Amino acid sequence: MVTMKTASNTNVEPSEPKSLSWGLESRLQFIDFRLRWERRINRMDLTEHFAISVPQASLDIAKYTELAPSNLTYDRRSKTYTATSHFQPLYQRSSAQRYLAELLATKMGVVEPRASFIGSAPETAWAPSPWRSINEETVEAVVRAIRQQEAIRVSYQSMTSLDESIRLLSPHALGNDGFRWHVRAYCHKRQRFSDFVLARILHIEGFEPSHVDSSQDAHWHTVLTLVLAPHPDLPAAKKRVLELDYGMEEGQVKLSCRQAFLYYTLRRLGLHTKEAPDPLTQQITLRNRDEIQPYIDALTAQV
Amino acid sequence: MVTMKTASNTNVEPSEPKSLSWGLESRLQFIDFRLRWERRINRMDLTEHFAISVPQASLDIAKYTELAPSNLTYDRRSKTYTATSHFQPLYQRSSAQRYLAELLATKMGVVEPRASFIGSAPETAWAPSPWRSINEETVEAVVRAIRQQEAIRVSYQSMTSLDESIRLLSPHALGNDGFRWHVRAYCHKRQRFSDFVLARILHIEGFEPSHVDSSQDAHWHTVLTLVLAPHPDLPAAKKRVLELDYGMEEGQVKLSCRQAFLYYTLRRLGLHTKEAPDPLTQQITLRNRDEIQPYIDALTAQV
DNA sequence: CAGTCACGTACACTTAATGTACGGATATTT
DNA sequence: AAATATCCGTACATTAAGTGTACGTGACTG
Repeated sequence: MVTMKTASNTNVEPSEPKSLSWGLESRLQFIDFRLRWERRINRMDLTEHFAISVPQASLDIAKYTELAPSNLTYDRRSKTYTATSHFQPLYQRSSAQRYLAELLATKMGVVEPRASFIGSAPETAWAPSPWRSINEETVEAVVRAIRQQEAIRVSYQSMTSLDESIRLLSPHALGNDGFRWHVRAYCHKRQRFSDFVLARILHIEGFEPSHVDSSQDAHWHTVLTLVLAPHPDLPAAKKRVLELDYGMEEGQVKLSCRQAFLYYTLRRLGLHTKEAPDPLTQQITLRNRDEIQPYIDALTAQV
Repeated sequence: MVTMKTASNTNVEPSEPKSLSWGLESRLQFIDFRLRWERRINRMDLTEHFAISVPQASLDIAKYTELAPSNLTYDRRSKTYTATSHFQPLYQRSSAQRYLAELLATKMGVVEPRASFIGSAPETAWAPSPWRSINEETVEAVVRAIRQQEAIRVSYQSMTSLDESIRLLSPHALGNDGFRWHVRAYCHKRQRFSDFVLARILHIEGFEPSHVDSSQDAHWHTVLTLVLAPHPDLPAAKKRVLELDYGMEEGQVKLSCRQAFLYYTLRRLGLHTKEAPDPLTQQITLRNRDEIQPYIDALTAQV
């Protein structure tokens, strides 16, 4: 949580309600963001990012200084404004979580650099995963079908045969399992709801009217609570580490998960197979597996 | 732009290069985005999101219509502009990849709704993972240390003892393993480079000058190529499915990965343990494991 | 059939931003 | 030591962008 401007603003009530234009607000957020994460800002940063004039950039910085006078000082040596050591961000946009998310998204190429407030960023690594580039037409069709409650006729790569099969789907939701995008839909061929991986939709044949009631999708609407804990045989220090890593409290953490996404969630956590007895390779365990197992079985039974 | 109907608007060449203001450009992108993904836009969408006046919203829509006349029509029944069936997006911002990324980020609460262009979105599921809320102060200190090439003295939760230990770190990069954020740093205590999980940094004690050369971090700068393939014992249809899911070509896909992140990458793919012989639980295999194994061993040897 | 709502457009007006010009402080080059 | 460059601030006239109000239209709603 960013410590929004709280104290420090002693008596701003009467002058506060004056709302700033959307453009100015954006630029102030930009100044705030750059000051926090790059510790510096100058007029050129503003003129380059927003294509405003130099005098306007001066005014924007002056405006920001008015709002948060103790957040920045002008450093004549480096010819930039520098964040002070007691800098306090003004906007949610400058939160650490948001910064890290934006950092990862730009580094991974999901967001084009100029759409981000990040100027120069530290080197960043991530665990890469194979990723089929998304088919624009497929996503567009699926989103449209969900919104307008239509059915789509698709050619789908089946698991059982090399030939593609034509299916009629009534989609009602999207999902991401950490690797791939899915669509949750009623399959008129098999007459039940299930998940379909977007990348396996080879072609959109067309749209048809649909009268499927998505509230009947039981696996979608059933929400389970997973209880995770460090492996009980680990030494105390390692348990403490895991508690810190995963935000556990009193030795455990709870996760909410739709039954439809139960398998993907467990797989992501390495809990989808019978748990290894070795606490070193299996550091986290599913504490309420007895309770959850029937729901896993219910999923695999129908496939 | 006021629509001054000055006859002879036939020759567009000379008036084309006129660049639009950042605000107008943003609003046009917004119109494009909403039209593509929600198939509709009206003036109220614009006035609510950008706090502009109703006449200005009219002008913006008129401007968009001028740029892409065949993308939208006004539907008097629903009192909104509707995307035509042959709508073609004008901006990168409206790409499917970007839409899905934004959808997930807003649903997961990483991005506040009003910072996104998404108005109403389909229901969306994801594989939840436990997630320690990020400590603002820690991220700020680490980013600062990387940028200014300083060392930080931290109290760190050790793996071997319940007591926290004080360490001096010279960080040079960040990393995300899919669950947690790390910092890559030289540890002056152990006198080598390694990864430190941000959540295990309990407190920042202070900053010190540092003279560590990050180019000496061999595991960071060594980039490996992983070759993934479907399990050879799977039936052909299943192989085809995996090829589609993960964007494989000619039965395999290559991934680039820093040695420092090798273990995390393999864990994410479920390849960190000895591979199970059963092709159903182990659908993907690391084809060049012989080549990669020495690098894995080198990592574990030093711990 | 009146009421509502979203559309468009016109016109006077306000505000936001530009372009140009000038002066001051610091560092770098000559 | 002087000249050059750069980044800052500010001033002022001007242009562009956006507002507020008003009025008219077509289509649905009750």
